[in-house]
Amino acid sequence: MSDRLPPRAERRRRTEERILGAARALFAELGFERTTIRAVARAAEVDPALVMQYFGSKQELFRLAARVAPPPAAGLDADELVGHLLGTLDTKIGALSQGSLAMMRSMLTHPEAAAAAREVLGRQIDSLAASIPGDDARLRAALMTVVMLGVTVGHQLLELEELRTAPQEEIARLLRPSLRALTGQEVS
Amino acid sequence: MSDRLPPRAERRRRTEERILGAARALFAELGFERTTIRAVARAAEVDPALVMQYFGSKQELFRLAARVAPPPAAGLDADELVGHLLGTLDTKIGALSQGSLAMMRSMLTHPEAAAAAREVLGRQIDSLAASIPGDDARLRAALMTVVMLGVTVGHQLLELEELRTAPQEEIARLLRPSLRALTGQEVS
DNA sequence: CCTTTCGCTCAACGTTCGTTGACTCAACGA
DNA sequence: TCGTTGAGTCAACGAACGTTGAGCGAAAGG
Repeated sequence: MSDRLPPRAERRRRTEERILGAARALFAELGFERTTIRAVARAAEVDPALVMQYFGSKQELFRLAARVAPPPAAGLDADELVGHLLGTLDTKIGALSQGSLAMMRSMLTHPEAAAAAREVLGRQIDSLAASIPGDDARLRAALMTVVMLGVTVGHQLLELEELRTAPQEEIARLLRPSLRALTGQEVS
Repeated sequence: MSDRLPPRAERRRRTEERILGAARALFAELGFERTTIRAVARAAEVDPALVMQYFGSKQELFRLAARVAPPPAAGLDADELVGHLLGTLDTKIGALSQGSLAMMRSMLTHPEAAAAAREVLGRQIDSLAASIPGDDARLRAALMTVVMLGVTVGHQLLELEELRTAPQEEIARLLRPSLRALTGQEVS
């Protein structure tokens, strides 16, 4: 909260971060096409030309705003696997999860966002498949991944009432047997 | 294949249908924003102004192109329920499923498509919940619905390799226990 | 103190889009 | 046969967008 003017570099860094924050929020809410450079600039209280000067193009701004958290390494058993997947449900609304939302919001309509989504999901499939036995491990892993994708889309992006009003633990509880079934393990 | 000129009304009907078909295909592939009236007109071999004259606005054209099949009535037991859900996986690429794809493609970025998606999914949840016992029936039904949504999005829209190359029956076979678990039934 | 750097703004360009109104011409009805 | 209808085209408008280049004014540096 100090009002003393920061040095030049500091001021620049803050402005850049303000723009990036506004971009993340708008991309996450509206998607790539409906988000305009002008709206980002307005939200960041800055001239549109500055956004271009700092980030080069709308495409590049999106690329930076829609960066997504890399999935943690593999090597889990079925239980840890399911637990970890369900844990991704309640990630708090931080800059990173905001970036994920931005990517997911546009993944069906923006080619580059689609490619990024395929890469991220592909990595998650690889990671999960490594912990699943059998020759259909990759297909099972893919299904687990899209199941979580569906839940996230329905919850965070479509905001379906039934999912919004339900507590996270309840969703996790109901989902656990389904995910467990996809690992190929019998019910304990 | 008869080359004799159809009467006026017939000719008009055919042109309208050609435009609507082009619109369905483009909306399904590109989404609302990236699909232009001009591109639809070009695909239908028609002047852009004619599209407007027949359908009034891009919005209205989308509304007609993205019409979706109403879900069949309820009153099933858990087995029929799961079977029916899995049956929706292999719906052939007809005009109706093309319309569903158009709606789904835009549901994350186009407000009206999102509203339509919420309504369709809501109806499916209602329908499923009627066949599920317990007070968490609606939540279970919602989860079954978004699970299928995730599979469809991953398969038809993101075109994930693992799902594209797998035969439908294999996907259905692996998914069945997961959906069954969501009905609240024990494993038979 | 003077020059250079640089964060930032202003005004504009060129493109693309949805949409409109005037027009053409063949089919129709009396 | 002649006036009317209606399918379809043509040219254009106004708005919004991404993007650019020139310029301003305060901080930095010697």
